Formats: sequence, structure tokens, C-alpha cells
Amino acid sequence: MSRFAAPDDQYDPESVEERIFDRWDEVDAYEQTKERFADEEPLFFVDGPPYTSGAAHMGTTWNKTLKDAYIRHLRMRGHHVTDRPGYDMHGLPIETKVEEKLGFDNKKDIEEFGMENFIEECKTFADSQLEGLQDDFKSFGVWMDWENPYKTVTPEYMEAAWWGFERAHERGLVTQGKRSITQCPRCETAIAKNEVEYHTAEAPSIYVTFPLTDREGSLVIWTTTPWTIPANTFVAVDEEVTYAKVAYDGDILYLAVGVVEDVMNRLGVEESDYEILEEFAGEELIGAEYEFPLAEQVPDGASGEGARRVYHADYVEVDRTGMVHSAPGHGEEDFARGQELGVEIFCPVGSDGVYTDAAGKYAGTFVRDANEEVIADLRANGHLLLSEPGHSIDEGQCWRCDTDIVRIVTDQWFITVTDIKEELLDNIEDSEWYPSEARDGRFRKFVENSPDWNVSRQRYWGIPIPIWTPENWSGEMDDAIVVGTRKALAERVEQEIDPAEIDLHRPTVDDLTITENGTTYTRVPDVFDVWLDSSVASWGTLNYPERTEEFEELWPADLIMEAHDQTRGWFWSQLGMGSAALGEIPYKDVLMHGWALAEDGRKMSKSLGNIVAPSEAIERHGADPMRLFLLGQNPQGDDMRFSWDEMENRQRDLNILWNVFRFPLPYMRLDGFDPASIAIDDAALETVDEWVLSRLQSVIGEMTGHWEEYRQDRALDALLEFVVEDVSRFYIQVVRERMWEEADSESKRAAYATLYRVLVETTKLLAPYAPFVADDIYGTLTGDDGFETVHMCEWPELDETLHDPQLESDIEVVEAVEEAGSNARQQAERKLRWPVPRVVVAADDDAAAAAVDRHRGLLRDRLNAREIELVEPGADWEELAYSARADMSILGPEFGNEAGDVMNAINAVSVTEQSVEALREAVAAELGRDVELTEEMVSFNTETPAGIEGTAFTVDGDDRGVVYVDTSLTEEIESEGYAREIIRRIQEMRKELDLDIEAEIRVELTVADDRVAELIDERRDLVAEEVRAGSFEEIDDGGHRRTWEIEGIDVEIAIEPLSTTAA
RNA sequence: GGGCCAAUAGCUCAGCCAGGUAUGAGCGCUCGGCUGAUAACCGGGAGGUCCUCGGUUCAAAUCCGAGUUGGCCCA
Repeated sequence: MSRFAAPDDQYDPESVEERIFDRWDEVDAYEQTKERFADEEPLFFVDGPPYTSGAAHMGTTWNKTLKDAYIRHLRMRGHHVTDRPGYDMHGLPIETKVEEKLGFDNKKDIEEFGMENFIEECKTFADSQLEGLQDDFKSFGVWMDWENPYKTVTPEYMEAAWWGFERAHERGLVTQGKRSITQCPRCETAIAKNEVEYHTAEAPSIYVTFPLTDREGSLVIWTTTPWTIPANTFVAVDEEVTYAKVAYDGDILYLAVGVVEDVMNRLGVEESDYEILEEFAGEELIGAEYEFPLAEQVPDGASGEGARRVYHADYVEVDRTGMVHSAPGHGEEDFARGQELGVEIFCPVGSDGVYTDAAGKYAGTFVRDANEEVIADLRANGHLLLSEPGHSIDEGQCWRCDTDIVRIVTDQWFITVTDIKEELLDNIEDSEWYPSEARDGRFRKFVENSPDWNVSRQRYWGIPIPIWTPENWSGEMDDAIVVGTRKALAERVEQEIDPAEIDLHRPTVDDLTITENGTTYTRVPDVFDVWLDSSVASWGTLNYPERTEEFEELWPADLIMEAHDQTRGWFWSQLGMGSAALGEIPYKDVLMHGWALAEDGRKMSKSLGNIVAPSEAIERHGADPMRLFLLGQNPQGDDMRFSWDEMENRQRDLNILWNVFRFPLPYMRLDGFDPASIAIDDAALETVDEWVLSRLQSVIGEMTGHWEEYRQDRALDALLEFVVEDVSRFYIQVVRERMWEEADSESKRAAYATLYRVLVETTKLLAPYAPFVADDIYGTLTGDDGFETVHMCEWPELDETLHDPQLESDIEVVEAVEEAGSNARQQAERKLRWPVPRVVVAADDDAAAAAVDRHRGLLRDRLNAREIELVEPGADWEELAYSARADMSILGPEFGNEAGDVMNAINAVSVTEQSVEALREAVAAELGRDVELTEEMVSFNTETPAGIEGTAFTVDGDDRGVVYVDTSLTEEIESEGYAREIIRRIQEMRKELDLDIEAEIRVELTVADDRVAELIDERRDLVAEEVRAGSFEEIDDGGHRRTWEIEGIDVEIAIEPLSTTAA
């Protein structure tokens, strides 16, 4: 592409993208850019790995766009930035997708299909999803190391997880234990609690009596899960609550006193049919023994020390019956209390939700299917007090397969982060969060309340847990083996394996055994919770422990950025794992952004039908406008509201930049402008040039500060305001005439040099936001003199020699005066094309006066005024008069009968300064005698002379003075005005003929008014010069002919190019 | 049910932490101007119960409390 080549007439994002993608390919732009900054100070950024089970949505797109922008910016600032993208590829979501695809219902199907085959399917699926994501990210210009992403499924990455886990084990933070977990009976694995989704479901609601054995009567409990009664181990009461002994239907019932009436109502019992015999504290029930109501059906139920007794528990509420059937083998609270009490943890349910033999007659039945049978048996045993239909509860279900979950107690593996909670809280302090409240509020609170980390899953597609245990293991970790590396694995296992070749997935590792000191160890069958995978990303991304060099140089991460949901996700898991394995938080700076919401302010979701695909946004507005929209959002915590309108606005902003860039090119090309030939410091800069260059410096300074504060959105605002307000709306307008000059001049070259500098610097400042259009403009401007891509440039630095804050504030005043002046013109209905003899600026303060004084010439041009007059602050413009208006509420009491005369006099006179003294003199003259006037009696109004309009001007909201425009007409002004009207129309006709800028024409003019014709004739030279007219003469045959109406006068104009007659 | 965050013009958002007239900004709308950047550009105008209610204060969009709606996280 040749330098200053004519670009598209209009900004077309799609063609820019195509062109730039090609160019990047052609010159290896990404590789070259990395190479260029390779020796700079390292900056370790870690990519939070997206999960590979779907396409990129707007949130992922926002996230990756932010990452790309910061990486680009930090490179330009002189950093060698780590930019390895990552992908989270293990886990249950992928397994269930593959199961769906293969039509599987449960684990048995997988076992039949073969674990190895199944894992191969999972890998293929994850890989294909990864490809899709990579393509998405590339499509909006993200530059990361796509050739070499880290994947959580590679042996070296899995080894990073093993290593971290081994370190945690060495610190004594790994244990096996029973826990009450949320289990998906279909997936047959624990589901993290945050992965449980709730929906409303109908459930039984039953009141059951538990007969006491050491005293008369029965306890009454209420439950919605009859299927947990076979596991009943104790009944909980609140020792401080008052209970009642109730005589009813020949039996004795124990209930909290506060619910007796409610229960009796439910039973439909009249008040006369029951009696409260006694009231007593719950304390008195503690230790009471009862008879298990399903003793017949479940003969081998919970037994042993302490079982089937009454205990206190904090979770008891005076609700329903005030007593709680407790099954430590199921519920989480029951489990915790059961452990405290030291009772048996009895769970007669398998991982598939089916009763085991321990459940007696229910063995082999799926728990929820047993509800009816349990109820029937309770009734038959005489223990069912009441069963109410139509009860609804919030039932949890598996987020992947929608199966209702069950709570069971199983053996799980834990990293006991609660043992190092203080350390975790201390380590938080070593990280800086943006916004800072996120760290000290939400994150700290979450860490304070976090339980031990259950890292085991009873599944296939994950990193196998590297623990080997002997047969009849004691449960002591000292008696187990934890393997941390492939090398250690190869050394210790009996089988012959090659550490460089081995795939650490199941089932390969399942068959490996270790025999040491005569004991044979086998691997536990579990895999890691997928959250553990990404928790080691800070070293996994560096291939540690396989490679150590980068880890030692770079770790911990300098920067990570993710959305706020990661507070309890990746921000947390990394803190936990980093602290457990290395005693440190693995990241320094955290930029926590929000979620991408839909246009209606709700989250984007399939069910609401409000999803916007990034590809659609790119198609409609282009990648750069989309990025500009995303990067224009506050990245610190707030959710973003998607908006097509705003994206369109961003496209418009870029279009303005495009026009600014396009404007000088034809002139530069025509004049053979060579930027290298003229240094800004030597150029014959005019005030506006100096001003726009100074503004550029201010913008550079401002933007740099915002970027450092992680507010790239504010930096973008500053840049776009500069481009739109300062460059497009002011500088270009002022500089146009200089560019049109035909002859070479210092002034023109200074304008070229200025605009060139401004545009090139702008492309650098824009590069992190809109990498395509910035590069396109940069390339066109710099040609072979620049880098092959703008992204190799350094971030501009504020050049003090070009920075002139005084000038900037001066021009603010000039702009304000211009704006007010053009407002005044509009009120006087005098077009800008018509000169005015003078503009009078009455300045309120010295700074404004000085600014106007310094820039009279500029104001003359901008306001098309022959003269700028300045009225200094404190002075009154002598042509201005002030009238006063009397306030009769004060005059009345003061002057009594004479008040009317005084008022008339006050209203009649006008004065040249706004003072009571001046008014008094004038009134005295009018009235023929002196009267005492005070400030309160009158208010002043300004009276502008005829033909003059005044408008106040303000800077940043402060009044700085008034601009008066004198619109009186002279022949000389009319002459120019009409000439300009003619010029404008001829220019339009030139364009209609699509003439070259330099093409000479012949012009024929017929004006229907003799006086006007003469006025125009006086300015024939001006017209000729402006429209490149070689001659004024009649055009006989054809030509381009139109009749216009100018100020009510018909004017016929015909033009034809000179060359056609020559030909 | 609990914790955290948000709510300001038709739309997207500044302002709020350190209370002092909402000159609010851009877009949109509308009226006008400009016319070799021209599918561009400039000026004027209209448009607000600052989510609601209560409190603190001389003064509240801003501080405090309660509520409503939406978001995230957790039950």
C-alpha cells in the first residue's frame, strides 16, 4: 500500500479487518511485536482458562478483550508480557455433554463403552470446543500465543496439579474424611454446592411419632424426606425452648409448646379434645431414649453408643413440631452434630441413590421411590401421626443433568484450608484489587467462611488424584503415598513406564501399583474436582515443575483479570492452592470486572431469549467498534449493559477519526509531503498547531494515568473527546484553508507536520482498543518509515516542550467565545458566510480578556468578523445601555404619592453603567429633581443597540463574559456575502460534475437583480480564485446549468470545464 | 432466607467516597447553519419526582435506615 494512498470513502470495519488480518499474516505482526519487546522487563500475566464446553459469549468476549487491551498496552509501555492463553478442559460438564451425545444414562453405560474410549471422546470434544473458542477470540483481534495455549489435559499441566497437591500433602493439609455431600445419583459423584440449582418440587410432608422407652408418650417430628428415616440416629431439640406434654387421643405427645395449636389444627382436633398436661424446658428431654419407628423394616439401622436418643442442636427451630429427626448419614447439619456427639454415621444409601443392604427391606430401591413405602410402613407401625399432601419445597438438582440430588455421607478427599485460614487471610493482603472493596469486602468474607476444600470427584474425565493407599488402609496420611511428578511416578511404580510418554489420565494410572517394604499400594479411584485444575494455573502455565527457569523468574503472577463470580471461583481456588503449596498468594494485581447483561438489564440467557452473540455484533458493527464499546465500560466490578445503540456510536466515533485521517491525505500526496523532512520543533507552527499538539500531550498524560489506575474506559473517553472535539471539530476546521493553499508554504507544511504527528500518535493511543483501524491508519501514514504494525510502537510519552497548559485554557475561552458568537449570529439570523463588521467581547475576568486579546486573529477567522473589540473586565462597553425596572413594593412605602412619578422616570431612562448613582442622575434629569434611590428599588436590564445581539459565554460552567455581534450591513459586506453564496453554489456544481480539485472552469452568471449583480461583480476575483474559474463568459451550448435562489433573488449559474473546449 | 453490587434525561452513562443551584455528557429527537472531510461537520432547543419511603443536616442525587427492581455469590 503506498503512502498516503486514498482510503475508503467511508470507514468500513469489515474491509479494514480483512486488510489488517492479511497484513498481520504477511509480516508476522504478532511474532515481530513479541520479539520487539522480548528483552523488556517481564510482566507475568496469567489467563484465567475459559471452560471448553461452549462458544464465546459476550462476557467471555469482554473478558478477553480487556486482557488483550491490557497486554497490548503493557507491551507498549515496555514490558515483556506473558500471554499464554489457557483452557479448562476437564470435568463433569464435558462428561455429561459426551454422555448426551452417546445416549448414555449412567455410569454403567460408560463402563460398558470402556473408560478409555469414553475419555478419548471427552478429549476430542474438548479439543473441538477449544478450536471454536480460539477462532472466536482471534476474530476480534485478541493477540495471545494461540499456537501454544496451556491445556489442563496435557501431562505437564496435570503434573503441575499433582505437584501442588503433593506440596499441600507435605504440609499436612490433605486428608480423607466422611462428609455430607450433595450427590448427583445419575452422575454418581459429588456436586459442588454452588453447582446445585434449585427448583420448586412437590414433596411429602409427614408428622411421625417416636415412642419414648424410658417414659410415657412419643416425640413428634416433621419431615419432607421420609426416605431419610431409615437412617435416623437421633432426635434434636432446643434445650432452651419450652416443650409441652400433650394428652391426645389416649396417647401422650411431646411438642414445642409454641406449635401445639398448629399441629392440633392440622390434625383437625378441637381444643376440647386435647390437653396440655405439663410444660418444661427442652433440657429435660435430653438423653431420653426412643424406639426407632422403622425397627421392623430396618433391623440393622443406626445403633451403637449414643444412638436413638434426644440431643440438643442449634439447628432446631420452633416450627412444625420443634423437634428434628436427625440422620448424620445424610444432612450436612445432622452430620456435623453427629460427629460432635460421636454417634454412628449411618448411611444406608449408595452413590447411585439406591438403598444398600443396610436399609433392610428397602435395599435395592431408589430413595425417592421409597417415600410412599416408608410412609405406608410408618402408618402400619402406628407411627404416622399425619401426612399432608401438596407440600412444595426448593429441591436441588444437578446443574448438568437436572437430576434431583441426594445428600449422603461418603468418603472424600480434602485440602484442609481451614487449618491455614489465618495464613490465607494474611496472604490476601499481598494482592491489590481493582476495585479495592472487592478484596476487603466480598473476598475476605468468603475466605473467612470457607470450609475445607473437597477436591475429589468419583468420575473419569479429570486429573486422577495421585494418592496410593494400601489394602485396609488405616486412614492415616502417613500410611499413604502421594506422588507429585511423572518422574517420581516412574521411579516408584512397579510397572515399566516412560515419564516422557505417559498419559496421566484414567485408566492408565489406575493400573499402576506401588510396592514398598512389602506393602502394595493402589491408587484411589477418584479424580480431582475441576476447580483444582485451574487453581494451579499460575505455575501450570509455566509448565512447572517440568521447567523451572520461568517459574523462578516470574512467579507469582503480576496480573489477572476475571469477572466477579470468580471471587468464590478462581480468585479463591488460586489463593487456596497457592497458599497450601507455596505459602503465598499466586497473584499481585486483580482486575475484577462485571458481567455482560442484556439490553433489558437482565442476564443474557436462552430462556429469556436475549442473548447477543459476539459474532453478530462483529457482523453488524465490526470488531473494533465492539471492542471500543466493551473497553468503554468501567472494568471495575460494575456489570455492563449491552447496547446496540452505543456500539453504533462507537462506530460513528471511529468514522469521525477515519474522516480526520482521510482529510489531509490528498493534499499531502499532491504536495509530496515527507514527514521525515520536517521536525515539529523546526516547523513554522501557528497557534492552533501549538494548541492541538499541547492538547495531545495533555491527553497522553491523562490516558497514561487512567491506564495505571485500571480505568482504560476513562482513558478512552479522553482520547475520543480529543479526536472528536479538538481535532475534528476545531483543528481541522481551522486548518482547512491552509491545506487548500495551492502554493507551497511554511504554514502549510507546519500544518501537515502537526496533523501527521497528531494522527500517528493517536493511532498508538488507540492501538490497544481498536487494533485493526489503528494499524490501518498507522500503516497508511507511516508507510515504510514506521514499524510494520502500530503494535510495535512504544506508548507515547508526554513531551513537555510541546505542552502549554496556558494555551489550552486560552483556547477554551476562544471556543466559548466562538460558540456564543455563533449563537448570537443565529439569533440575528446572520449566516456565517456573511462577514460581520465587528464582534465585541466583554470579558468578566483578566484571564478571559487576555485569552481573547492573544487570539484576536483566530476569533476573526472563526466568527468571520472584520474586527474583534475587547472590553476589559470592570469596564462597561459604552455603546451598551442599561434600563432599570422599579420595584413598587419598595417604592410605594418610600415615596408615597410620588411613587408613580418616580417609577415612570426610572422605567423611562437608560444609563450607560449599571449603578444606582448613574441612575439617580438620569432620574433627576428626567424628573427635574433629586430622589434618593437604593439598590433594592431597582433591577437592571441590558439594552443592546439595534443590529447587535449579545450572548454570554461560559467555560466549564463559569460565566466569563458576553459576546456581542454587530450584524449591520455595508456594501462591502454584502458584496462578500453574495460572492460567498455564489462560490458555494459553484463548488457544489463542480462536485456534481465530479471535477478534479485543480480543474479550471468557465463560469456564466446571470443575476436577476442589478444591484446584487454589481455587488458580486466587485468580488469577481475572489470568486474566480475560490472556484478556479479561468473566465466569466457566456456558455452557449450546454455546460452544467442551474438556477438558484439566493436571499430571494434568482441566480442562474452555468459552468463547464475549460479542458473540454480545448479538446 | 443471608452477604455484596447497581438504580440519575427516550438510550448508554458521569457526578456520590470528602453534602452546597443537575451549566451534567454523548447518542437520539427537534429547529437552524455549513458545504472540496460532505453518507462528513457546526450551533440552538426541548427533555429529570436523581427507584420509593423515612431519618441526619441550615442544606441530600451524594450520608444513614427500610423497601422495590435487577445482577453476582451463598443458603
